[in-house]
Amino acid sequence: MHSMKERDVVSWTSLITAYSRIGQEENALVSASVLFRGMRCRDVISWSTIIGGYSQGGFAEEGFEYFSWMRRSGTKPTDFALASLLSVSGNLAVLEQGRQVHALALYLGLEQIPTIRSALINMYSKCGSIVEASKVFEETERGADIVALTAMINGYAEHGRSKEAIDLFEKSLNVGCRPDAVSFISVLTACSHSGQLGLGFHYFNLMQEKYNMSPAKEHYGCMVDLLCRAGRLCEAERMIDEMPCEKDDVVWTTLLRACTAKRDVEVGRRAAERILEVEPTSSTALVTLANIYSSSGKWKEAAIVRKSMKSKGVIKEPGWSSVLIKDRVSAFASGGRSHPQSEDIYSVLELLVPVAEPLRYGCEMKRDSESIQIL
DNA sequence: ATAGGGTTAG
Repeated sequence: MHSMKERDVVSWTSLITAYSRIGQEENALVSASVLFRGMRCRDVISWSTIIGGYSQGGFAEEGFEYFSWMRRSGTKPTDFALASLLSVSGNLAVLEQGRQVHALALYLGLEQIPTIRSALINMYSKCGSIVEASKVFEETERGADIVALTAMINGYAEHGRSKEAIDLFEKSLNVGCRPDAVSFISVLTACSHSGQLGLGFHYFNLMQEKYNMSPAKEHYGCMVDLLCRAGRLCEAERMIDEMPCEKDDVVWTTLLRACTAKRDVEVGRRAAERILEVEPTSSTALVTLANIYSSSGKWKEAAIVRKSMKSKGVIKEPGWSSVLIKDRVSAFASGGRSHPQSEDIYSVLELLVPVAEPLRYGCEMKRDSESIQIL
C-alpha cells in the first residue's frame, strides 16, 4: 500500500515533468520550479526531474544549483541527474564543470552506466576534447551501445575527422550493431563534412533498403547539405520538393545559405519565399536573401529587402558566446547584451565538489581517491 | 513519476 505521502510525490513529480516539457521555455520552468519548491517531501526522482528540466532547456546554472541543493539535502544522486548535467555541460561547452561531474560519477561508481558513458563522450567532444571523448569510448567495459557509438561518430565528424567517423560506423555494422535513425544522421553528417556525395547516397539508400527505415526530415536535411556543398543547388531544391515529410525552415535555410556562397539568386529567392510563406518575419530568411542580392551585385533588390525588414520591424537577434574569465563564465552578445543563462556557473560548482587541486582525468580522479572530497 | 547520442552556418 502506498501512503498518502508517496502518492503525493509521484503526482507532483508528474506535474513538474509536464511543465518542463511544455516548451522548456523559462516561464514553464519557473512554474515547474514553483511546484518543486512547494513539495512537502521530495525523493530522488523529483530532484532528477527538476534538474533534467533545466538542463534540457539549456539552463546550466539552474541545473547545477538544484543539484547542489539536492546534495545538501542528503539525497544521493543517481545516473539520471548526472547524465542531464553532463549533457548541458556539453551543450554549453563548459569543460571544467563537465569534468567535475565526471569526477562525481567515478566517486559514486556510476561511470560505467550506459547513459553516463554516452553523455561523457558527448560532453568531452562538445567541449573540444576529442582525445578524452575517445578515451571514454575505449574504456567502455561492456562495449559501446548505439547511443555511445553515435556520440563518438558525431564527435569525429564535428572535429573534422570524417574518415574515422565513417570507419567507426562501418565497424559497428560489421559487428552486427543495428544502426538507428540518429546514427544515420551522424554518418550522413560525416559524409557531408567531407564532401562525399556518393557515399552519402549509399547510406541514404542503405537505411531504406537494408534497414527498412524511412528517412526523416533530418536525413533529407543532410542530403540537401551534401548536394549544396557539391554545388548542385537545383538537385538540392528538387530533393526538398520531393521530401515526403515536413519541410521545415531548417532544410530551406540550408539551401538558402548555399545560394549565398554560390550566388544563385533564382534558387535563393525561391528558398527564401518558402520560408517567408510560413514565417513572414523570419530574420534569417530576410537577412540571407539580402546577402544573396548584394553578393551578386543586385544592390537595388538588397535595399528593398532591407527596407521591408525595417517596415516589418524585423530585428536580427544578436548571436552570443560564453567566455571564461578568471573562473567566471560570462556571456557576451554581439549586440552588447549579456545572456542571463550562463553567468556564474562556476561559483555554483564550487559548492558542488570542492577539490584540493585541479582534477585531471585519469590522475586524481580515481574512485577512492582522497583528493575528491564530497560535501 | 526521472536520464544519454540529432543535420544547417558566416
